[in-house]
Order: sequence, then C-alpha cells, then structure tokens
Amino acid sequence: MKIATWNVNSLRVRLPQVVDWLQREKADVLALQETKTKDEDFPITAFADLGYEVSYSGQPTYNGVALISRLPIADVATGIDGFEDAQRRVLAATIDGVRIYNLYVPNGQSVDSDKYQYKLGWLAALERQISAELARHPKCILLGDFNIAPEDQDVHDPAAWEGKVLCSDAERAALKKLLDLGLNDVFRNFAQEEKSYSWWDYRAAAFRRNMGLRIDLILASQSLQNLCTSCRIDVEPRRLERPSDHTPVIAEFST
DNA sequence: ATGGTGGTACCACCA
Repeated sequence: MKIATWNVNSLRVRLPQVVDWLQREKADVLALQETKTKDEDFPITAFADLGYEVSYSGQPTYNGVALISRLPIADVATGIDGFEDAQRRVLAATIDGVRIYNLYVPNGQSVDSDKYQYKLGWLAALERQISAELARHPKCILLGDFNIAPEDQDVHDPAAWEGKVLCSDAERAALKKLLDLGLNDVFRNFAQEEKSYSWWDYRAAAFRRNMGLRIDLILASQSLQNLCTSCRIDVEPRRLERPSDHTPVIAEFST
C-alpha cells in the first residue's frame, strides 16, 4: 500500500494539482487536510474519473479532511469519541485491512492562546481514542497535519522556535504520549536529507530560504512499521504556481 | 508579511 498525506489549504483551489499528483504518483490512498469544502461541494467525479473512491468530512471555510482511495473504504468514522467538536479534523476508515486515521491537528495559534488549550485538550482526547483503536486494530496508521515538529531536527531554526507553538514542550509531550502507545514516525526509519521539511510559511520567502518545519507525519503501529519500505517528502508540489503551504509525505507498506 | 475564505467590493479571520 502506498499512502500519502497532503494539507492542500483549499481543495477547490488545489484540485488540478491534486489530480496531476495522483496521476503521477499513483498512490493507493491520499489523506487530505484543510479541504475547506462543504460535503455537498466535494469533487467526487474528479476522483472517480481517476478510479478513486472518496470519503470526506468537511465544513465551509475552515478545516475539512478527506480520504481518496483506489481500494474500498470501509467503517468510516468522524471526530473523536466523547469529545464534542464542531471542527472537522478527524476521518477514520479501514482500507485493505488497515485502520487509517486522517488527522488535522489544531494549529494552536500561540502558546498563550485559547486555541492552544483547545489543541492540548484535543490531543489528550485523541490519545484516549487511539489507545482504544490500537487494541482493536493492530494494523493502524495515523497520518496528517500534526501541527507539531517532533524534534529540533524537524525545525529550520530550533533556537528561534524554542517554546513557540508547533514546537513547545507540552505539544511535543502530547505527541510522545501518542507514540508511546506503540506508534512510530516512519520518516525517521529511513535515511533522509538534513533540513527535510513539509511546511513553509507563505510569508518572508520561507520556502525559497528553506525556513520550514516537518509537521506532516505518518505514524505506524508496531506490526505495520515492520512492513514499511519507504517514507519520503515530495517537495515538488511546493514549487508550483499557487501552491499549498504544505507538501505531500508518502510512505509505502508491503501489506 | 502571503494566501484562502466569506461577506461585501476592502476587510476580518485563520494559518
């Protein structure tokens, strides 16, 4: 199974790029975040024409997650059990015997913001949910925009970002608790170039200067990570005209 | 200091 994640920052704007990318990359599963698309407006036929089925949980203007798959999508679930949330950030499904969680973790804005507290509460609720899911599904993948850079090597300027949102100790601790359930950040299972990032701010020519963070992750449960044969960041879509601020991350599993 | 969205034709909100 070849599976990828991409925060597209509006599927309406990025649809031609996503279609081109799928045709070139031929991923089996693509998890999208920030579709910013109402469910009634989801471009089902654009993907059906390429041989993909879709599942989505959207809302106007903000958030929105979707799964695009060449294999049948089963047992779809949205949100986090017992956590009331109007924001569409979680889409789970079983594909080819693998339980897949497509996640758009809250950004948090800044560490002194109410949105940061919401982020930490959201991550605590997610951890409870994933703990239960791992007991039911040994083969489990979490992927998406985590809005957390796991380590300093995932940050272009760790000193400048120290303690800031996306890098703070509390966020990294929340991610570690998730990993400690038995998940692994498969990107680090393979040799990677230094200064590998998945997101660059639109401002201050951040991409040209490679002022990025690696915040888009693919986490695999123990039994699956042993089957993981590659994980890489495809920086090319970030070079296009009118790009998303994120670029795809792709992993392959010999399932 | 850029970009997407939605309500109003520039501005507020979010990232």
